[in-house]
Amino acid sequence: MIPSERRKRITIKDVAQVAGVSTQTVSRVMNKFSYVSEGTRQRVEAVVEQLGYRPSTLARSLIQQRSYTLGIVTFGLKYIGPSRTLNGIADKADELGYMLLMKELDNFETNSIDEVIDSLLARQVDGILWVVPEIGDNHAWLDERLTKIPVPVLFLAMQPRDGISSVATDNFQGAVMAMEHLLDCGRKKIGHISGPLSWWEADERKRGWRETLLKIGVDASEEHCTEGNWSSASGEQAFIQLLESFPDLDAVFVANDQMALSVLREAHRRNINVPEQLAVVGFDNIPESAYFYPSLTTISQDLQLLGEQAVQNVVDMIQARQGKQPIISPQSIFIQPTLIVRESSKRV
Amino acid sequence: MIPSERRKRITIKDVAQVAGVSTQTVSRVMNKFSYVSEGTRQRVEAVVEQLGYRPSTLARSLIQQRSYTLGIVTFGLKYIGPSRTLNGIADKADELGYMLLMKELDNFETNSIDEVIDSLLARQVDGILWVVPEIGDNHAWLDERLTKIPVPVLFLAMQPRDGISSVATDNFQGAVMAMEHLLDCGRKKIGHISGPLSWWEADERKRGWRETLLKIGVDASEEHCTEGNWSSASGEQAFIQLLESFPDLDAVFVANDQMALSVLREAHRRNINVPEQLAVVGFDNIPESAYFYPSLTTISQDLQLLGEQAVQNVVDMIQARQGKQPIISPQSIFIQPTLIVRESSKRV
DNA sequence: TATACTTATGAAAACGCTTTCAGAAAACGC
DNA sequence: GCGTTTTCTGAAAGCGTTTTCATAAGTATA
Repeated sequence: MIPSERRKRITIKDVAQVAGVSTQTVSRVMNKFSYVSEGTRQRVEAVVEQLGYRPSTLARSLIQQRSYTLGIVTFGLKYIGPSRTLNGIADKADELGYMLLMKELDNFETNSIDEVIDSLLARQVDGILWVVPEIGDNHAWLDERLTKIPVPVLFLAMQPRDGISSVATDNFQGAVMAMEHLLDCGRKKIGHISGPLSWWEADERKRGWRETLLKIGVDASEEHCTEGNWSSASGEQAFIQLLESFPDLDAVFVANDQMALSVLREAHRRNINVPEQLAVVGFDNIPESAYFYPSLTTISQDLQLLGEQAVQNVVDMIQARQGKQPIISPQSIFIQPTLIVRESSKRV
Repeated sequence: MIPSERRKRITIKDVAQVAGVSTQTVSRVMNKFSYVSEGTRQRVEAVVEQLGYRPSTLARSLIQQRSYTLGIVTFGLKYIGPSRTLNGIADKADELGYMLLMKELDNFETNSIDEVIDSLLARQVDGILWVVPEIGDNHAWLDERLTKIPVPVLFLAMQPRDGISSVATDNFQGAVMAMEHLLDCGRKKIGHISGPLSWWEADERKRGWRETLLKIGVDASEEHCTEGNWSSASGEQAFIQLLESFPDLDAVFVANDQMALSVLREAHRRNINVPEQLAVVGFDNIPESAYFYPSLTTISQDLQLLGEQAVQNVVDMIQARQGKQPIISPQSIFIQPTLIVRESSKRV
């Protein structure tokens, strides 16, 4: 098969000419809601069909100054979070008639961020979704740059800030749920394996662990917590270290399922019985976690919903700015996770 | 913070006026490689900086008839495959200066496919990447529709077809590698748990299982294979069923790691020792598989590379069509997977 | 000195659409 | 019958660029 030759694009003029009307009339037919006589409409529609005419969204975007496109900035698509969130974003965007213009960040330097935003703006995106985990001060740029962006921007998985719109899972509350469940199971000596603490989400989960313990009068010693980097490999190391610094622990709350998997495995190797001797709770509810051995109790965060909510919000903001709705003031939304109880934390 | 008001876009005219030159001169400065005197260049650049001027890619795309944007059509972002491939696509696209316009398919009806393609074309994408697994005859549309698409289209994870460009993992070869490894381990009674056989990839993996057995003179009975749907849950069912129809098997090749996980777990439950009594090999090499208990031997497919290769190829095709290179004839590329040996298949 | 490039700049057209603006025809009120 | 509104259609301008085309000066060639 020879690649089809570059045919000239069929334009509104072609349709107008064949149908014997002006281009404006064709435009009216395509966009409905305007005075066109029934006869003309049918004639034009027939020609459109016959010629296979499809209006150029590009040209329309140029004149209307809006593109029905959302800019999506991601980081770490290889992590479970961004990738599952994207699924929700894609679904909702489709439902609302928006396309997605994607750009993956490869570092957090300010000029790289400027470049990404500029390239999105150059294509007239109507709004931007920032799907980048908050790590260290990688969101610091927004203090001075954000006001200069002429379209709505919404941040995902970011610590709530006054006057800035964001949507995030309530990691703190999730951790509290995990901890209260362990306490309910009669555990008292609860260790924690955290994610990298430069991540806001990891820090929140750890805070949930600490504050729940403090609430019942137990001191959350730093000895009782080790830090991983989300990977199973790091989870193994963190657990081994934890066993040394906190030998008589009877439960461990692990900041994600992948690291929890290593805990289960290492415990098995050392003949530590789960859940009898050691209860384990993870975070994320990855599909496999129900089939770990033993199956893993975990906190489920609805990333699909997170993505959908984010799109809905940013689209609301866009419409508001078009002046069709009253203006919306920025707000931070928390999505509540849920506890999934499985074998790894059965009550003793 | 009050949302910044909709400032008027700074255009090339503004720059031209302030710098006291014509718009074409500004255009020349922005695009380099044209006669502009040093003095003028510097003056214009200063104004560009001062005004914060950024050219509208939209307008440029309109006149140049190309957008430096790739259309990405996906299906099942929630599956590991498409999502990891996307990572490679994003990286390479960035490297080559392309943006990604994404659209997720929610069904395979022809008019839904037409709509997706039209919406991509309406935005002047320079090429299309079809990141949709081949299931049943969901690629049947391309026979009559493909020639009508005026830009290069490249298919991922599709059965090679004459005259159509595609990039895929060599699933058959991967399966053969898994099987030969099991034979090397001294196993003879090897069962198979397949993915849904309407998927081309699942079918290929099964074919690798069957043909390897035939090659050594063993009949690959249908009794020795059960079918799952990629999920861990289905893997459990499939394994239980397999144990009934093929009770004395000594090895099982499972079509993906998630189902293999269930096999490990169920075997453990039944006190079937892995790998002593039963060797298990998976497919995909998901990050967790190294931390299953026992760790899982598996076939690693480099989806990152797959995505990168796909982008490179489609960009080559685009450039060729721009007439800058000799025309490229369509080709199907197979990416070779690799065997990762771990505990679940140790030699007895 | 005349002829040809090379360098530097601007005027105007074009990309494919939507948006006023304006005019004509038909329908309506009195 | 005349003014007013409603319905229908087209001319022309404009969105923000790039692309010919044209012109003018400077520089090298003969």
